[in-house]
Amino acid sequence: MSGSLGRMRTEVPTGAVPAAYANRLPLLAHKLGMLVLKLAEPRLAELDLTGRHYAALAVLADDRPGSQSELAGTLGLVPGLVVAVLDELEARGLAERRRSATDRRRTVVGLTDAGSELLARADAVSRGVEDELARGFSAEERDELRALLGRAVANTWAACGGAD
Amino acid sequence: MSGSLGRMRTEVPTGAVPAAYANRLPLLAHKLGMLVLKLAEPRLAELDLTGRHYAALAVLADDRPGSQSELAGTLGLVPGLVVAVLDELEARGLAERRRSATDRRRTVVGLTDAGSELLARADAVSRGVEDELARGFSAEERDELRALLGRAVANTWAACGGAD
DNA sequence: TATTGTTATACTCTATAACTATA
DNA sequence: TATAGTTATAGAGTATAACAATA
Repeated sequence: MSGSLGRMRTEVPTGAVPAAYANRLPLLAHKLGMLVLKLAEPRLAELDLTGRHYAALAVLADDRPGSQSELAGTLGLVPGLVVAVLDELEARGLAERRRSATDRRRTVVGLTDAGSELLARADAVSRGVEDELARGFSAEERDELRALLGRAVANTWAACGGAD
Repeated sequence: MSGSLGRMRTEVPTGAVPAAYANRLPLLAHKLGMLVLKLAEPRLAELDLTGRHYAALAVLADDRPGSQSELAGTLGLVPGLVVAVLDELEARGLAERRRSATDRRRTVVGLTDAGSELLARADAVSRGVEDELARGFSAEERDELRALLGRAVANTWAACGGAD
């Protein structure tokens, strides 16, 4: 994982959030990101997937990047890391590379059937994490969180210059 | 295109967020955490602070942990890392350690005046990041995001605590 | 014997930049 | 000359576990 304030190691609050986080939206947002990862990674590991590999499968399925560099931009990864991720996915028969016909420098990547199937199983894990995250939320509250998070991501993504 | 995860009923009102994230709340939450860090760290660096040091100052100020291990639990850090962070803060005169009188194994940590002052400046940075994150939000929407994020953090924190 | 804080070591991870090939 | 992808390497960051002091 990249860009973390630290590896999660949980104990502490029973229902309550430390005031330092509750009082600071950026700290709160970052903490949620770390906790979600902490929650998801052991379960994804049962599918031999890291969070990064899961994100790559999801982007390949839903956003159909036209090149590896476009995939890198969406995932927020340096090109060299995308190579490593795709090497592993391809070696497991989950993704396929093929040269672009129009620009032979580019490599267009797609999921195999096996990749789509594994993504479906990983999405089931993700939904389980989401259910724990949104425990006690009404359907409207969950939709509201989704919408607000989407706008926040769009805002921060733009503020970062669209990169990463 | 499987992406059955939380197939959005309400589309995120922006094409700026890749569908893979918009369709998966855990990926969305993690992405926001990473983007917030990317946005904040260069600005905190101007105060010679990392995100982790900032979080430590904030917890020391607002949650008054009774020991280093309590601080470690709140920050989600391994004890050895807390030692390193406090060494640096203390060397800069921002925090102070003192032995607990009642239990001489424990070290209770507090901010100095300089630490409080630097925290105030870092909080100004944080508010700037929050403003960018919540650009276009009404006051009610910002409060709503804060409340929902707080509940989500409490939920995931509790879920991690049991499984770790 | 258990807990707190500390230290040192080994390991993982990532960024960097050089390199090939296409344009 | 510029861009896409690949590769190797050096450096930073982290967890692990052994250790000392106190309970």
